[in-house]
Amino acid sequence: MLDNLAGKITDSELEVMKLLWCAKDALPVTAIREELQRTKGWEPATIKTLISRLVSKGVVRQEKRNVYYYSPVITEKEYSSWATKDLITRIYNGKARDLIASLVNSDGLSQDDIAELRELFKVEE
Amino acid sequence: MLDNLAGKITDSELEVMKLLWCAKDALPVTAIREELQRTKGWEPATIKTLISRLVSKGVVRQEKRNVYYYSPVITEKEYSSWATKDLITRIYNGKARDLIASLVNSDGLSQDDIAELRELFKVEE
DNA sequence: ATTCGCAGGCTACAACTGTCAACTGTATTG
DNA sequence: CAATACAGTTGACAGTTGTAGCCTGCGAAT
Repeated sequence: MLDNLAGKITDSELEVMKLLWCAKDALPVTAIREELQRTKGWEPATIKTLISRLVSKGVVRQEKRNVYYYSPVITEKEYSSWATKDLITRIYNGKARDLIASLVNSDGLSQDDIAELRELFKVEE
Repeated sequence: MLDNLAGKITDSELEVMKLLWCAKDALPVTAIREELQRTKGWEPATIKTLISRLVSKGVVRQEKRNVYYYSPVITEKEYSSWATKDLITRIYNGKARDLIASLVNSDGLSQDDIAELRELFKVEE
């Protein structure tokens, strides 16, 4: 269900998704515009384009009220786990453990991270 | 040193890089072409374009012999660790452990993987 | 009711990507 | 030496991405 959709979210579009993911309910353009104009310095037109593209791609749903309200079709977790899997496929020959190994031996993780992960693996199973 | 370069390697270009990374020495176009024509079904022209672009981007070096020989400027490890860091920045708000947590709770890892990782963390430090 | 602001839809446009063809010069081969 | 083959260079062309303007109609404010 994600294979066709999520792969297509670009960097700029992702900023819009992040905002929608934060919001608990659907948002009108006004709200999206205000936030992204401030944080990203984008023109209203740019923001409208990004939203339209996300709707075309099927990852954002629009709900007609007085004005359209937008909400994400896929969750942030779905997306990030898809993106991670995609990285593993493309770069680590499908081997997830190679990704982690790479993180471990390249300053990708702080000591804190490592400690926390050790916990994580202890709890698991 | 990577920030400027590596980010720009596209999917198609990556296939060329993978080949160069596998080879122990620099390769002439002939060798690259043979392999990618067979495995990817690309036309010679396509392959030549990809190589040129990689050279322009500075991630592949050409060495003049009778004919140019090509070799990677960045190592596979450098690239993959950059790409991973990039993913973490863009999607996991810079928190590496969130990436791993996501992998752990989403079928990203097989039981084998988990076992192996547990080993990895035991050995570390 | 007239005006004003803006949501939505359409258009634009340069840079980047995925694919590839045509030309040009040099090296190999008969 | 003439013909062939192909590396290297340049151009091409459609689709995607980043960024943004214009126009039209509706709803809010005067």
